[in-house]
Formats: sequence, structure tokens, C-alpha cells
Amino acid sequence: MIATPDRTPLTREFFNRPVLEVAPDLLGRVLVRTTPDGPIELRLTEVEAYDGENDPGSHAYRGRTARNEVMYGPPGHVYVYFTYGMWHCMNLVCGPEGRASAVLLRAGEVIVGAELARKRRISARNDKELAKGPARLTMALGVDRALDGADACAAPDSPFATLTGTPVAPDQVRSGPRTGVAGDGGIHPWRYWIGNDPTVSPYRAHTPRRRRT
DNA sequence: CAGTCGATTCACT
DNA sequence: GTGAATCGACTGA
Repeated sequence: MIATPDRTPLTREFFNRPVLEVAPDLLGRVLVRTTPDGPIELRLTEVEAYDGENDPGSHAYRGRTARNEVMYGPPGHVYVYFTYGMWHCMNLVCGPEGRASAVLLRAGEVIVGAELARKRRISARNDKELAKGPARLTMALGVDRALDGADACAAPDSPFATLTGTPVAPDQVRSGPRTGVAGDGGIHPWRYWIGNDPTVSPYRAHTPRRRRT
């Protein structure tokens, strides 16, 4: 007899905690994405915390702007931004409201809807690569700016329902410096991942762009 | 208003 | 391992 997985959606209160507490607690949780073609479910294996205006790596470091507005709003909402002229990255806003903290979803394992995800991830060589990296993750899920500000706690009406699933055992959680974050933002070990999980993306230090001639 | 660069990915050597 | 792709947000003058 197989145990019934817990499908209770995470509540607003779950996200209304300090981001350093929420981030590791998201590992192992399952994100459900509802699309017209069917559901995609992603088990989160890698995340990063960004903590407000005092965090040099955060989009909120230089204060409130049109782009980061959602980070200042209530927890449990989705912050999506566009970067490198072609990619989207997705965050979950944490508490308390006004602190502008959020968790970047960096990687996960597609456990339902791999067929749909493969169509959006043509260059993926295998299923472990479907959501191995923050921009790959949004591609696999079909997430873009249209979802910026969406409520992730409004299941089942929301395009998302973040489920409890089974949080990964604490002794499986690893942490280290955040990937690709420039300067002083690299000092905080606020990247969290599941040890030995094959869907976790490789660490890369920030690489300054070569100057154009 | 022009210059700079990004919480990245992919193709190629 | 290296470099290109590609554009909007942000910065500072």
C-alpha cells in the first residue's frame, strides 16, 4: 500500500516567515503548474534566498522600482523577471510584507507532465535537464512576466498550487554561495539544494561581461 | 538619453 | 572553457 502524498497547499503563513527559514523548507516541495494542455508538477531541488534592501545580490538592493514592486507586496506571490534579453526567472515572495525578500526557484525534478515540459525544452538532452537552472525551470513550466504578481496560495484557482508534498529530510539539505551573483552579494551562503540530486544545476561564480568594442 | 549589464543558456572548440 | 545571443531595466549625467 502506497501512502497518499500530502496535497495540502502551502498557506500564506508558510511564506510569511523570514526568507532564510522558508528557502530550505521549500526543498522537496512540489510546485503544481496548471496549463491548458495539462498539469506540470515540479519537485524543487535547488533554491536561493534574496533578503531585501540590505542584500547586495537582491533586486531590491537599490530600493523599490517598477520591476521589483511585487517583492514589496504580501508573501506567497510570484515575482517573475526578464533577464539577458531572453530568459525569465521565478521567485516566491516571503515575509514580512515590505521586506522585499524572495526565494529564487533554481531547479527541480519534473514528476508529472514531462511530455509537456519536453516540448518547451527542445535542447534538453535528458529529463534531468528539463528544469536544471532558473531559466530552464521557467521554460519547462511555461512561466513568463504574465504571471508576475500571481498568488501562489490561491489554489486551485491560481495557475500555481504549491503543495506540501514531503519536505526533504534536514540532513539532505546543502548550502553554499549563490550562483552568478556579483560582488558582495556572493558572500552569503544562501543557495540551498538537495545533496546528490541529479537535477541540481552546477555552481558558477559571477562572470563579468566582456567589454564591447 | 546613451551606456552598461544582467539571480543565463547554448553552441562550439 | 570561451563567447555570443539579445533587450529591458537601471544608472548617472
